[in-house]
Amino acid sequence: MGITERKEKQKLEIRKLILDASMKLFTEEGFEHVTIRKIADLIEYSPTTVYLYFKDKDDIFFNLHELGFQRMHELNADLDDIQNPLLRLHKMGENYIHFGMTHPEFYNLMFIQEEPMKKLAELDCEWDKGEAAIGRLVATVAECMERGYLDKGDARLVSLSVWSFVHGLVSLAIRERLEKFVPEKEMLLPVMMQSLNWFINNIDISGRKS
Amino acid sequence: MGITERKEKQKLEIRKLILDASMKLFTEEGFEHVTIRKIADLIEYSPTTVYLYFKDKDDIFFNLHELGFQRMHELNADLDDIQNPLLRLHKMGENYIHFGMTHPEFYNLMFIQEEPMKKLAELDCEWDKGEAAIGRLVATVAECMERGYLDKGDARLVSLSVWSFVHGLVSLAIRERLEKFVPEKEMLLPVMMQSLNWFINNIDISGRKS
DNA sequence: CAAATTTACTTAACAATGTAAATAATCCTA
DNA sequence: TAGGATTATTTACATTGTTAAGTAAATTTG
Repeated sequence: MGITERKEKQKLEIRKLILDASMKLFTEEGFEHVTIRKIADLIEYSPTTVYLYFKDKDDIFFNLHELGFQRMHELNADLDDIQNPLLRLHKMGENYIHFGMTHPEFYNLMFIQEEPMKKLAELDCEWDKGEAAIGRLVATVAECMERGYLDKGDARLVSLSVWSFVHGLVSLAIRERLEKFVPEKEMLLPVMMQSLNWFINNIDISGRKS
Repeated sequence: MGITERKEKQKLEIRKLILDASMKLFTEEGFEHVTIRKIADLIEYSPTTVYLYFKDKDDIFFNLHELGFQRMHELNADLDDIQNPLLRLHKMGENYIHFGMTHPEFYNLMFIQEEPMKKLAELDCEWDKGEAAIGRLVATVAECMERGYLDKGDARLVSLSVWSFVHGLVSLAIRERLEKFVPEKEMLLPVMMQSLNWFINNIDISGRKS
């Protein structure tokens, strides 16, 4: 049916309009400044129209959350070129930190805010994006173990640890908890990268004897 | 003057009443369920009375935030007994994780939520509690370096790294991001402790040759 | 001790928020 | 073109933080 098909398309277009407006507010003014009324203003519809396309506000945020994972994935395209798994792990960490520091609002939604996870549980859906990212991390860590860069052991446990480390850095940084450690803002990213260096060097066993 | 003195005391008592009520709501129902009106209900005053004792809602949260650091500090009393600095570092991590997992709302306020930090900047005050905690961490790390447990280097950078690691674990856990890694809730704390073990073992150079 | 003033508190109100129900406009089909 | 379905808007409500104005009691002052 050509007509219902076109309708579907229109519906999707307005959905996209809403998401775009939300994202604009979201990235420019931050999480808590995204209101239904502001979104409605931007797309030039009445506030309640938004509810014809999304169940509620959290539903919108959940979609942005997904979009964030897509963005992050795109930024990781350069990883495939790196043969050495430890170097790749290092680069993954760098990319992760870089993404978090340049897209703090997205990072917030993806890894800090509670709302999207509630939606995820409520929708009981798959969340393939996140799981895929985890999968890539675990695979790289496993490869590091096989090739003698990391102590052999539970690759999932080590992956969790690596993730925790970089997440700790980023989330402390964007929530302004590192001011005592790093008073100058422009030093933040360099210091974080140094910290990552230290971490990778410490877990790397490839240069050790006995 | 006995009268103004008594008045001061009363004023402080009501402040405490407000803080206690806030804390009750806060720990029992969580951050976003603390409203001025609910606080007022609990202490049986009108909502606006709260504003006679605190500048605004964030001011209340800031005071709870401080209280959290005090609590955490009290829970660290057992650290002084530990002579071995690496063991002490390990125990610090364990305590940190334990505190976060048993007082998620406090942890949220102390290390995740943005509001208290805004207040801190606005009040431009000292935040001795937090700084003292950092100081203890750095001192322990430095001692680990001196005694040959950790690679010699920038103790502050390593401290930042250690903190980031445990903060990453706790904040991912309490924001429900570890469900893919650790599906069973009761396994969460054990796995986190395992992760900490792995971390400490990896940074410990005391057993290595060359 | 009476008048004036300060203090402690409440009532009323405002503006912003998410969201639901009722209503209107538009569109498609018979 | 009439009528039902879809899409949008208007109204409305409850909740939020917060301010301004009002009031009664306590305290100070003459």
